[in-house]
Amino acid sequence: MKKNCYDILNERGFVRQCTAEAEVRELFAKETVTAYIGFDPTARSLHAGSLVPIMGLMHLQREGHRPIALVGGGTGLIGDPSGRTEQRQLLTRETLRENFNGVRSQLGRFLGFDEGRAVAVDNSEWLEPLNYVDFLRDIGRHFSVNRMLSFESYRQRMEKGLSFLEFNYQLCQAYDFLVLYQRTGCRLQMGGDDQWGNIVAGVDLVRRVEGAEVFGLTFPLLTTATGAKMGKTASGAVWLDGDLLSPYDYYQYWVNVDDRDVARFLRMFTFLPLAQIDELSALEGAELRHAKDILAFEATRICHGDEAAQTARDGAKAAFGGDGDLNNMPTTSVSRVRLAAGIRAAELFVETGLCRSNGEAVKAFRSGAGWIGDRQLKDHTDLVTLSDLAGGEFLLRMGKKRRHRIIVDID
RNA sequence: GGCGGGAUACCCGAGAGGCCAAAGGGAGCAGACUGUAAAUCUGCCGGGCGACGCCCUACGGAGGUUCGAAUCCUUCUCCCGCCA
Repeated sequence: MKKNCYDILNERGFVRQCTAEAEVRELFAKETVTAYIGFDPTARSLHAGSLVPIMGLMHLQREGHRPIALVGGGTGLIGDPSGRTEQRQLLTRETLRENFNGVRSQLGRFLGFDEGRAVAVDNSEWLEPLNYVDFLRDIGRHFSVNRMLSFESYRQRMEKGLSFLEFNYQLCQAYDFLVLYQRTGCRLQMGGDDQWGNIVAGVDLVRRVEGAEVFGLTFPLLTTATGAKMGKTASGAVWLDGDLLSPYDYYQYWVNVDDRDVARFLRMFTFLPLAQIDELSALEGAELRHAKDILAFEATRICHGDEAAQTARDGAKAAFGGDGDLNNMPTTSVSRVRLAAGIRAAELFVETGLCRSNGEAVKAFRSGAGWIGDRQLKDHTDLVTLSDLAGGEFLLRMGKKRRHRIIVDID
């Protein structure tokens, strides 16, 4: 017998809160469920923080249900105050347009909109034409301000101030649910736990307007074992867009996760069977690195495809383990002439992206983080020359984790 | 509407005219130890620069006083108390 989709989500750690657990299970058991999650087009690309909802939708799709990814072009004009202590910076329509396109096509890589198995919608389609007075009379009358203010998401903002604009965000999101219910029969909204208030508001609205029962489910807000938010590193967000963050670096992000996060991440960010995950998670000490390798490979595969994942893994092996193909690790070529003249080390580190600026290189070298092959750099003016070459190339190392290969152009 | 308190870097939070790019903690980065992990100890920690110095930007916003302002004054915005 087929496993219930709710149970799958639950055992993989996706369920934080659910408006009606038993009913949702029943729903999944008896019909093809249309469910939606909203994504904010606040940037051109999503980052690892959005992976939880994305995986949530993918699970639904794999079980034969129909996911809707709502990219909030309309609500993006307002800005969700949930979990924020400051007002969000308002985005222009043009920016939102660009971001929408980026996010949409990105989600398509995970969900495959072209096959009609999943749908992407933009709520500006129905939010923008709204008539204010009509909206207040039809939708606004169902909302109790007293109740809204009691929500945790608003309470935080009661201290710093909350504009009327933002206060309306919840109405818009609730209205989204109503529209999707009416148009597509969408019965379930999912989202991060910070969305609980907005989701419940939607569930209420559909009941009041349509007398229908719809459901809400939230995912836990993931933090790493050290308490940091998912998807952030020193060099910025862990983008899902390969142009913003290469598959190699994406792979590295997962290889470097904390031991304590491995089991949880395997469950949430791969589709491996739980039995296999249990085996991998049982590994101890250095052996656990094997589990991280699989985590990184699977995660990269889901995001960037099979081929890119293979290449990234191979490049990582070349850079750290030895037996991979050096051509698959990040490589930059410099001309022989330039090298003969001597290149300042800092310059080379900046050029390869190992350091963001000269100043960063100075600090890094001072603390002993910079290496060329086996030579430790002391000063940013240290020169890199032909004598550093070994077989026409050499390796730059920035700390323990970042490596970059330099090859020489013959001409 | 009145009175009082407050806003400091990624976050928390000291500083009350020059010694302030601003104590301390957290986060982050790096070194040592390891396993590309954690914990621990140590260093760095606004940004830029051919760099023991120089140049930008910053103590809520805008002005002012002063040789000199995160610090004093005026005003605006927003928070928090108390009174109406």
